[in-house]
Amino acid sequence: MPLLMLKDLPRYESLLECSKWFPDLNPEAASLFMQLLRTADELYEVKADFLRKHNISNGRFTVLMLLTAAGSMECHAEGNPPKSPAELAEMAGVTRATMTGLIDTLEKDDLVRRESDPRDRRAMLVHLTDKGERFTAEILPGYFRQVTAIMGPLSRGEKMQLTAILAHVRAGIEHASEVEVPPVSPV
Amino acid sequence: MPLLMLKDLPRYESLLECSKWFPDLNPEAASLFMQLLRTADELYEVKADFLRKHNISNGRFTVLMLLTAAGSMECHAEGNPPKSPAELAEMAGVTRATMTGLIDTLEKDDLVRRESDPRDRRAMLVHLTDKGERFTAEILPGYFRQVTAIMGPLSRGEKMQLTAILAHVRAGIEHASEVEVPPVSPV
DNA sequence: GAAATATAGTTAGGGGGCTAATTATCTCAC
DNA sequence: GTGAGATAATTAGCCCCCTAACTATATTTC
Repeated sequence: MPLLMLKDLPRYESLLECSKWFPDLNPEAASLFMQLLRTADELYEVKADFLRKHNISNGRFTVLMLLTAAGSMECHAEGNPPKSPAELAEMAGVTRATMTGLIDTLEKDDLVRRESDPRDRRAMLVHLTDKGERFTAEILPGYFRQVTAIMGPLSRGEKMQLTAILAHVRAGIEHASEVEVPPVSPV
Repeated sequence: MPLLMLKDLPRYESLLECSKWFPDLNPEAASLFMQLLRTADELYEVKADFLRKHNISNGRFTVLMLLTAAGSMECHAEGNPPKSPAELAEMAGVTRATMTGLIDTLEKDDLVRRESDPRDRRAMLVHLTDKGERFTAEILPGYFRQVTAIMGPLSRGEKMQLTAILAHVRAGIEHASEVEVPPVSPV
């Protein structure tokens, strides 16, 4: 399910034409909005292809990343410390119920292992198995290479501009929620 | 499900640290990749909030847009011509099976109406009902205002830079698929 | 130290997307 | 015109996420 459910982006002239019927439609803003969503969708599609090739879902891949030093982006020499389902859910930004399901299937595939936490009998600790470590170590470099292949070719200036502009967009987002929209129910 | 399943983006120093363990990880590329996905996710969240307020899903909203002159971005004075499920699926970038489900629920809510196509007895034609036209006309302006509120504040220069950079990113995406990734199955 | 409250994990059920298979109809080559 | 193949829409069944409710355990409060 792409973010932008439109096969082809409308041409600018069409947007301009439409803005005559809908004065609130700003052609430039709408065009940029769609370009941004479309680019993110295409970026994600590369990742999705990668995941399909390795027979793993985005959620399960994220859990493996998070259990790997690389995933939590805290690369230590000490290896891959176990994490609780709650921690993983919090880091991944999914509900605990969802994390239960992800760990279930990863455990079924013998990529992770659940152990009960000796310090809290409600809690569990999720470890990477040897197989999980091997699998992750094998696929991560290819993933990083793809990301590098996509974003690396931007020039130094483009990278800086993009970072600045995205930050600007994100800063404006909270402001946008305040634009009052009188609620109307379709039913 | 957001594109980027990470609550907090890693700091640049963490990425740099990790790149020592994973030489294929380019910290700048990875950071930009994540910023782009995160921005799109936040953009989409504004849209999702809007849709929730109006009790409608993204898919159903897209169908209403496509059936409205504004949706197909072909604003005519002649009103809103009916479209076949196949056309709608093609334009929305979903399968026909999915479109069947979307039309089902829209029809249940009396927002659209199915009629058989007199020229092809296999085919159907989907019309907006009066209620559907009223509903769409009521909510679209608010939607356009939100998009304008988010992307409008960018300066002329930022808009041009963003368009150029996104085009550059998208141009590089097909190339990235060629980065060979030897397939490894997790099972 | 007992009761109220909070927290960890799971289960049950739903939504919305997908693919594959099915049925009906159309179109084309012969 | 008839048989082969294409095409329109639907159905059936899967995946992955969600919310809400539940069980078991910890923690806080009096």
